[in-house]
Amino acid sequence: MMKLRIYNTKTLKLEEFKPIKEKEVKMYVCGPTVYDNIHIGNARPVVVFDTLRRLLEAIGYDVKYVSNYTDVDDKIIKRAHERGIDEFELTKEMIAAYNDVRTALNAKDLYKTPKVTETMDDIINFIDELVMNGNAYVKDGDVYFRVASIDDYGSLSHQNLEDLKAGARVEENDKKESPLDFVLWKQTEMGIKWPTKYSIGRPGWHSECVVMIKKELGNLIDIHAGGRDLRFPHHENERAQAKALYNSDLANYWLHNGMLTFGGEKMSKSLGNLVLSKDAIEKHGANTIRWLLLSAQYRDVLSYTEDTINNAKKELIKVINVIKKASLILNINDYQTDDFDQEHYNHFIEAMCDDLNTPNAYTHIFEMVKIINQDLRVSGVDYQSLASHLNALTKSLDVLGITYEVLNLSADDKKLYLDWQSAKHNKDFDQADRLRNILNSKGIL
RNA sequence: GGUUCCUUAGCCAAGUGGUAAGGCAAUAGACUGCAACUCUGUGAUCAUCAGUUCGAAUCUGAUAGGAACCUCCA
Repeated sequence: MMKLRIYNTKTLKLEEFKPIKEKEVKMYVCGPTVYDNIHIGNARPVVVFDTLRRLLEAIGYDVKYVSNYTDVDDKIIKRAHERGIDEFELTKEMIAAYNDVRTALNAKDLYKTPKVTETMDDIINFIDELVMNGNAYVKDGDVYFRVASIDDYGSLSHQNLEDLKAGARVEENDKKESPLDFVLWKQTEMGIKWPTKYSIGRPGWHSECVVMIKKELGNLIDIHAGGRDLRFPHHENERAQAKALYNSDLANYWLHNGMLTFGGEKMSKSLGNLVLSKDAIEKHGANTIRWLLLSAQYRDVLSYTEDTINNAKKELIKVINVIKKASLILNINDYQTDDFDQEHYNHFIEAMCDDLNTPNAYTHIFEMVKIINQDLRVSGVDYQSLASHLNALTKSLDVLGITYEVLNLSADDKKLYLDWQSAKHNKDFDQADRLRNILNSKGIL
């Protein structure tokens, strides 16, 4: 099995990936709060971590990938109220919209997709345990996590308590023992709510993920991933709870994708500088968006501009073209094989295994593209060589989740193609152009 | 103010101590009935300054510029 090296935010180092259980990887990625359509920035973790999953599978792991839907949140209540619809109606609509985007982007199906509303009993029990353990306290119907109850708060996001306190805003009427403490349960009047011994209310945001991870995957998983902006406080707080209750880091590897910028700033709903995923997909094609989102190393900032989109578009066309041309020639000559060029495929996988170095992986894709084009230029085409290079290319694209079309011509189509060739040969250019138009319209050329 | 990270050719982007991958654009050729595609060649000393070293884009320090986060929330 090829060795994978990944950058662990917990240690700030590149590490060799070692799963808890041989051949199996348990991973969890924080999912969306389903109150609105997701923008392209939100689509980055979808694509990046789906690609990681594909890579893990390609090198022989069985992957259990869980991602949640946060369907309880103030924003949901607010939005539902604004639109005059039920909260469930809103979240149902947005979950469907989110999955449409996932599907379009060719993200593979998830192992489990828990919802907060369906995990509430576990969340409440979890909070109870924290209170009983002394890791949380009740104040006027709210429950807070007692950060001081664990000894290494801040170790995931690499901040010390003093600095955090210095940066913390002091709120008026603060009920918290320490400004670092965070809400686990919040009393509320508005919107969907649940009764507990503390109050009628809703859970805080940071508990749900820990509980869902525990429920679906266990106390300790291999990979926990999400956007870089989740590192603190969300992931720090998740880890704090796991540490408190079962002395676990929650995950062995913490991965964070870089932000997507638009106009020089992080694309975000609050700034309003956003492009919805569905709109971008409609305009540029899902394949282009996926290619673009993988064109930079996942930890780096990626800027979404006219130039980067066009660049992605052109690169992709080049790749798609060569697959079409090669599969056409193989079709016409009835050549088929499952052999693939191991060497180039391995180069590709090696780049991917280097902390998902997709830019380098792209280099190997272009190398394969060039070789295939060279294969096609010679007068006596070596079909064996062509086919094995083509198979290595398509196998690599499968890992990236890039879709392509391998031609499978009917007898009529083959005849059409051969007729076009002979028309050209006979210098009957009117006929040749006519046939070429037909072949073009059928998507064969 | 604190933490983490970034700064490489017009643009995107590799590189983690030994004399700068790849793609786009540009340009010169080749292939071609035309068009598209394609192939070949051509470009940077790595934000600035100082240091460590036989040797640095790569290590250290400082400076400049930029990003994310710093607790009710993606």
